[in-house]
Amino acid sequence: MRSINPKDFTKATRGTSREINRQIVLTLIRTHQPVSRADLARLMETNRANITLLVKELLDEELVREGARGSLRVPGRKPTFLYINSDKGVAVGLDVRASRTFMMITDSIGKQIGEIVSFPTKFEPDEFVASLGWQVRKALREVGVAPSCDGIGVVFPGMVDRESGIVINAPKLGWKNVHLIEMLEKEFEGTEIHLENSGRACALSQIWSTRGDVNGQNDSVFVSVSDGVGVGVVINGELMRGKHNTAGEFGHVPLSIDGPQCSCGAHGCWEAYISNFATLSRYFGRDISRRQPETIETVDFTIEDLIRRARGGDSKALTALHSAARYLGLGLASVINAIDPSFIYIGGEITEAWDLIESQVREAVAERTLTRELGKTTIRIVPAIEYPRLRGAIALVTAPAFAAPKVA
Amino acid sequence: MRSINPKDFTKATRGTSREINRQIVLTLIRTHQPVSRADLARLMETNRANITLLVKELLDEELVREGARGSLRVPGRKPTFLYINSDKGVAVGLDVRASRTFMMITDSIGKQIGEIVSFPTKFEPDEFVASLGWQVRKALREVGVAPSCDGIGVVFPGMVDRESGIVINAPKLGWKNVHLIEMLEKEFEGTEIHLENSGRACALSQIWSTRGDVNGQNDSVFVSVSDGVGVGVVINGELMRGKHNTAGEFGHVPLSIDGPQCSCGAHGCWEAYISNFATLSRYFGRDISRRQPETIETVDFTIEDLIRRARGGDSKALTALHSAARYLGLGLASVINAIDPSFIYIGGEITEAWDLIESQVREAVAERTLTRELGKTTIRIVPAIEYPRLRGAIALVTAPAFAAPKVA
DNA sequence: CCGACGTTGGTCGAATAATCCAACTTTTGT
DNA sequence: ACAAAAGTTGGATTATTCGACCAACGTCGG
Repeated sequence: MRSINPKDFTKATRGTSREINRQIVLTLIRTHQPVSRADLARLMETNRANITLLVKELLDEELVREGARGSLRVPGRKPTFLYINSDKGVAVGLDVRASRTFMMITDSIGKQIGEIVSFPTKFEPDEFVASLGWQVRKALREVGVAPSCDGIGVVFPGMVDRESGIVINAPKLGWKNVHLIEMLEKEFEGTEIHLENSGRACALSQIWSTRGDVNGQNDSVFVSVSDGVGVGVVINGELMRGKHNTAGEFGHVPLSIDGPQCSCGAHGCWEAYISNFATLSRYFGRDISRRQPETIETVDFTIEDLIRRARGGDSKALTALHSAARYLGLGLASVINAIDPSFIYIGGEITEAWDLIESQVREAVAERTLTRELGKTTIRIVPAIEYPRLRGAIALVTAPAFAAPKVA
Repeated sequence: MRSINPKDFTKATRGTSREINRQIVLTLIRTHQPVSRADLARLMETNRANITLLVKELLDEELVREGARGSLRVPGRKPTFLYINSDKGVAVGLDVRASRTFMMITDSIGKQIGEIVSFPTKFEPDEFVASLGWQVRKALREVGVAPSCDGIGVVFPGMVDRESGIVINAPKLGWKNVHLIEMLEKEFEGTEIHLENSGRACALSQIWSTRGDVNGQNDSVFVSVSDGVGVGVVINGELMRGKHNTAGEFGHVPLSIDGPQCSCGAHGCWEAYISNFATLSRYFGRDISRRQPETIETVDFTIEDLIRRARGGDSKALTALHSAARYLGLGLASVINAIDPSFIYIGGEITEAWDLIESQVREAVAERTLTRELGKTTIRIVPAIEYPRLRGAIALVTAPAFAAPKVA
């Protein structure tokens, strides 16, 4: 039950009904392809005539293409399958991380083209933009589709305001109030640039995933545990962005207000307990969270090494992981109590040790959630191989074409 | 940018456009009345002809009525003012609290009829339902509108699942898994019963308020500080309800996981720091949070007494309030970091001391919010005299008629 | 005082465009 | 040959949209 904002609403015009049904058809083709007109009519519980007209419009716009005829076991005319016409579009996704920047190129529905490449991240904004320009152009030449692309999605580790395009604070790169979009728009003249925070981008990757088993479409939360803790919240199929485009910072909700100091300056944030640094610090029994950003990623011992040692029988390593697991679960309980999502997705390096830590996480979740039902909230691991950040970056570019129209 | 859920969507039919515009017209009449057709056409940026047709439909359905002609300063035909036809509907709102239950009767747009009455809350479910039945019928007879009403909204202090109608846990009444709606539906045969948690009901009262200065329509949070801490979150003009209808329990997000024990069983919840009991406990220097529910409300010393003493110069009382203020602010910072709302509304007895505590609250908020902008998030006090819980109960009944249609 | 005039509110009717329904053609296995 | 399924076509209905029209009312010049 949504209220209509009397100061900001969208009235229905003659074309509104068609626009709605058009987007539904597009969505159904995207998620069910290959699919025939008759299938669409059944899925939408409408008659085939209407589908014919809607599809005709989409074919004219070259958003959809007809493919091979399908085959039926039963007598009757064979269906003509419909596909999203993905040849036309090219999207670039960039995942900026403290050490390296990763890049993926896809077609207009997010199907990967070529290999994922990576290159060192420059810390100086001007150099950063120039290197991005060079790398993106090179990659586009190599996949041989076009010298340009439909849009570039950039996922940034830190607080960003995607509307103004300003990086508010990225401690890992040492950036504050950098007007990144303006710079990138100058570098890639005429190309749309989208900027998003890493936690929210990961959530986007689940909303717009076409994998059948992914159901992040209604209410879900993505928790990305890495150098920091990024959280993206999906409510009603829409990413929660907030007034200042900074919603979702559950990483800085405290476990204990006088706990260890966090990179944000406050004490006892969830992030200060479960970030990779925090876990490594506990293993080494000393505080490494105060290192300078430049040296953080060059530390020779990573969380992956820790997991390897734990698997190898290092009981101290296992204890450090279990400790992180407990704090992870306690924080997840807060997220669950606050949002009550249908799914929680967890990404980050620590998920590689999920078999070692799952029971500790679930136990801590059950301990602090308010009801038994909440304690049983589905938790799914998103492995690094699925590149949720890059997929989210791509979604920034490709998703708008499939989004529901704003109405009422 | 919302994604369309391919497993659960609503296609546009012939009537969809009209339905959308109809609800917009209704909303505009509700919020702008008295208003003329020409005004509506200007507000909706459409032509007057369309408004005429839409209004004609609403007049036929007797949802809207024409009133006196307005007067203009300028030459020209006088407008005929339109009003929501509120004579027809009667809504009952019930605010169940540990000590007493409050009742308000309104017309179909939430305008109060008669006086607000209260009666003691029965703790035994069967007696509770019977007493509600008696009191509601008596009150309806007294206001003399009708023996029945359109619907009854019940706000309950505890966890409720409004869909199944079950009170999951209400520690203050000692209820667990009581199928309240079923019992009430038997008592008020044929009348719609709506059940909601108190924090979320307060948020509803702001969404559906017609006061011009209330802008809770998009993203806002209502924090109700009383015996417990109830929180309602509004995202995109819609109350966040969650998978199990328990979303918004920020009251049990911890400030310190090894802090004082909370009524929920866990340690260090926000509620355990800022509930009225917690504040009184700090004043008396002892733990009164473990009292049995039956005796809690019969304690002779209330938070209002504490505020009176603080105003009277009792420095220990002021210190207790300031301490509560600081914890309130620290928790609000978490809410702001997580949700990034446009507004935060605060209700509850402690708001009567807002002049004494505001600076401490704001300081604590600024201390833990991630950006300067977040630290400046608007905080508004909702005084008890506005009866947000009762207004929320009423909204449960009256709002559906004005809600945006579900589309796409 | 009074009627022409301009302005505003509200309505009517034709044009356009959407869904909806039924009938139709095309294709294909049996 | 026939039935069944896919896809198309055209008429019915119903929505917004636009222009023109009528009604009501203050102003102003005589």
